[in-house]
Amino acid sequence: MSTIYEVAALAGVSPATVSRVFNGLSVSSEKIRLVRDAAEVLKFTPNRTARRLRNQSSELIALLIPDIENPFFTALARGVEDRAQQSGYSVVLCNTDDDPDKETNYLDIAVSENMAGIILAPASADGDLAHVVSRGRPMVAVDRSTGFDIDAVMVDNRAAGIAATNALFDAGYSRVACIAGPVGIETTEERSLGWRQVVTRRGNPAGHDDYLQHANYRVDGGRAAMRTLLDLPTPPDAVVTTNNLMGVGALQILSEAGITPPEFGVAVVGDLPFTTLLPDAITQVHLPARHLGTTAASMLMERIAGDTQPARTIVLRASVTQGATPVPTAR
Amino acid sequence: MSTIYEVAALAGVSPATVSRVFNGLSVSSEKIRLVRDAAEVLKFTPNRTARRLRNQSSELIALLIPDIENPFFTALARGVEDRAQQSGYSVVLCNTDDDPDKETNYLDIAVSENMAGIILAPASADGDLAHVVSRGRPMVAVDRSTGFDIDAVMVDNRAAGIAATNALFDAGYSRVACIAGPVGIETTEERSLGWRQVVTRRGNPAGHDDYLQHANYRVDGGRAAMRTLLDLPTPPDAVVTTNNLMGVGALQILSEAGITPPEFGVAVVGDLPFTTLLPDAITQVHLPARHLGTTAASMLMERIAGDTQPARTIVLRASVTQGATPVPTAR
DNA sequence: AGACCGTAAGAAATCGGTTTCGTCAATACC
DNA sequence: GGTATTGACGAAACCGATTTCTTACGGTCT
Repeated sequence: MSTIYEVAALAGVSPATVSRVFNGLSVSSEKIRLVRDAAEVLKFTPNRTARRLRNQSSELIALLIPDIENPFFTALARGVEDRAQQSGYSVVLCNTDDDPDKETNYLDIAVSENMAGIILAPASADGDLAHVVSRGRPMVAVDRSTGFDIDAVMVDNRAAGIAATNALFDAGYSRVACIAGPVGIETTEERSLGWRQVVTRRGNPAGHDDYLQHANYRVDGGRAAMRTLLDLPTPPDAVVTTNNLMGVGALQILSEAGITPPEFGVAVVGDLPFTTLLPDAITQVHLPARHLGTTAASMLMERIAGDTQPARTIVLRASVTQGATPVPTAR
Repeated sequence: MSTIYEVAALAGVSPATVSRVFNGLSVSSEKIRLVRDAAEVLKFTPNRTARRLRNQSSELIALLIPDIENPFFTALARGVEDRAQQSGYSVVLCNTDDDPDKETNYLDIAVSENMAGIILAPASADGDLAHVVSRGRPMVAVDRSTGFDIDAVMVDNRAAGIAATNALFDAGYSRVACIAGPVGIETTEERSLGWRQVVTRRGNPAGHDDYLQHANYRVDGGRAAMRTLLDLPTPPDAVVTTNNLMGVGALQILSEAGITPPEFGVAVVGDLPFTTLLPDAITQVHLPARHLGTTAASMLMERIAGDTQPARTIVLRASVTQGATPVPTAR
């Protein structure tokens, strides 16, 4: 682990000059050569920790996501990484598990590690961001909003819920249920509001409050909710799930019950990852996960570069792939 | 961003004493109280960068994986994270895209960031690890081996390939093909060797070298290979895929061709993520991805703690879920 | 009482870069 | 030719914690 002092000694110059060479400041070509040669010999790599202590900032950005095993968030992470890499930044990925304590812990780390900026998919709406914001660290919220006045990139979740529900009615289904996530989570809540809006207008039969099921937003949650729906006295003939994993769970239950999608309508808000069978029969509202990531990263890069305009919120739209779903003649 | 000096001034003690309080060294209870109060008032958090520069090490470990969008690796990452968290370490996730240059870049960063250790799923067998190893940084290879004498955690890939192939023959299939990954990748290569071993013993018809297809190991690779297999003059009646994503691709093509699994045997080395339909008809050789992660992390923690025994290699076994797959009577 | 010991705590060195400040020499301008 | 200006570059301060070295003090042992 050679240091700048050793390089300086070998090259016969001062440490300051070595530093200048590596930062492209004005140095005579003569000494540049000497320093480069010495650095080559010693396999010198500048110590980022020391540099960071002095500069009070690093080329690292933190990305906090609730669930690293959800393909939506990995696609988002991919987007962030691609964009960050372009600007010479590396991404540190942290898994918060939707646990506010873990989130706070990672935020503290990001700040005390002097990271250049933070992209956060907030675990809850009332996380403790005051700490970070007051430190003036650039931060961008993604996917979910915060109670703070910071940059944000969102999806129009209401519209996504509306689109999914409309697609099912358009295909001819008439009793459209909804599997929504837990009550506290903004994204799935907005999407289920979209569902409700369409359903009251386009005519689910009245009195079916039980068509809205709340579940945890993982595969097992989708399974449980779908089971409940099928067991209702008057089961629905179609369902909207407000995220990808619950969609997987719902489809699993349908399959196990011997029901195949055109027979029962399924619309998923989010992309069904790695589907193996019959994807065409399903309506998907594609969320621009990767684009969400690149956009958030771009905003963050601007802030890091010193942009001080007031906080912006960018809203991206989802796009629909209508299931090629003729409703069965005998309903 | 208050510093230890400000805390010291407010508490009326020296910076050294503040440091001692925060590190649990002997200080009178009187001053401990003074310091804690002052720290409380100033919302003091020790600057990790400074601490790290001094200590030459941090509580951060780097995890380098080839593909963050592959559920196998995210499960592995989850395992690493869980174990690391227990010991108070945080995990930095880096995506190498199987690109040796990116890998080298991230390794350099890990070293010059003074990270405590590295867990690496190597992009290629001949990556440039000399750099890191010579620096004496603790490092553990996972999933794939390196040419270097370092700790490693692997799966018995040969046995996994054998198990998958045997399962298909046991179920009554007689022409078992194999979709393998690219030639350079150790894991899928070993698995396809397992396939070959069984096939030559249990009797694929001779002369079917074209039953072994190489493809990129992503979904589209599996799709392409499966198409090729179906178009053969004498197509196979079953297939082994040597990883999860190619399995997804193969199943997609079968589905699009109107062929459903019990009719055509499918065994996948790896877990099919988020399957929606008919999972029971498929043989899966479950790879202990998460366990791989926790094991690697445990080994790394031991090394970080100062363990200097010779390098070990731990080999984990895969477990089979035999597809409930009666071979169709009319073959 | 005097030598000895252990503990608490401050002063200062240290980690490895970056940056300011000042020096010196070379070029520019009148 | 003499003064102003510019540019290269070394010395030293600095970022914020940790740790060694020292000093001072209270108590113990002979």
